[in-house]
Amino acid sequence: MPELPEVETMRRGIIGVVGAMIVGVERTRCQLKPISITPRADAFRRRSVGSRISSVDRVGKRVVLRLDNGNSIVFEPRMTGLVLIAEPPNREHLRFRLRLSGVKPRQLLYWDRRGLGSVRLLSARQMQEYFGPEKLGPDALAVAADELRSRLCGSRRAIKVALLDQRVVAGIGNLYASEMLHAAGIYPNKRCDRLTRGDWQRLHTSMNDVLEEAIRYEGSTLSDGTYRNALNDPGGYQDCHRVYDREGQLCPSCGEGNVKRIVQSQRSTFYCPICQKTQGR
DNA sequence: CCCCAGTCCTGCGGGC
DNA sequence: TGCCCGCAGGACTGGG
Repeated sequence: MPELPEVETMRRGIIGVVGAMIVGVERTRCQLKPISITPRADAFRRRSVGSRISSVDRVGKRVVLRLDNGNSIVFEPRMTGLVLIAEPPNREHLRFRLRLSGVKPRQLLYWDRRGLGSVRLLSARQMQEYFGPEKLGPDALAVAADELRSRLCGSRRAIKVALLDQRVVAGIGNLYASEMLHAAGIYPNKRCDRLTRGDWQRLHTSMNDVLEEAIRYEGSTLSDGTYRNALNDPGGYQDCHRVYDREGQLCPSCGEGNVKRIVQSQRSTFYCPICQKTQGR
């Protein structure tokens, strides 16, 4: 579930680790199937212990610690991963720990209930490979309106499906795709090549507005309660959702339509049939 | 180019 | 009441 706003909230929550020296790397004991942590423990330690964290960045939906030895540690939370400096929600899903010195937080934790996420230590060259322009488009908060349009206006894909493609734009996931299309008044199944100039303009504006507001609220904690910030506190944006997971409810924008759910490339999409007309599909 | 189905994984909630 | 199954979807892969 963590998308751009949640991952950005994680990043901000752990900014206090900048300047820390890594003094220990531990894969925590866990009864569950182990998550992907690469490279193996000995190489991970050799290439990180004794180094300092020079910055904490977000790349799409990943949290990246840049080390002063040129390597980076990349946390990829996927569905249920959390990057924490406070106590985790529980012990049994705690997967990984960095022990730190020289800063207030003494440790950085990776917790993951479903374990689909990963922790990787990558060289500068590997970073370029993993996050090169063929793998990852411009960040959803940095892309210009013209570029968004030019990247997609020739595509026959549905706009909602295209927004989930990280090669087009990085950071948008299933939840915020529905929300920003609703805010822009665009039918999610509308083909990219049928969007008007006005559609692209409104989509760009809504993309920024929705993501910025969600960051202000520190992300969305859905009913399963999984998502937490770095201090293990829930986000608040779920109360602002207008369509996501609100099937059958009255649309809060127009007060007329009932939120509909459809499936696009095996994912749920929510929209308001009044605010998001199918015309021009 | 794009689509689709399958894979990973755990916990939950619906249905019987 | 208890158990089973389906579902949640981010990133990736292989086949069409």
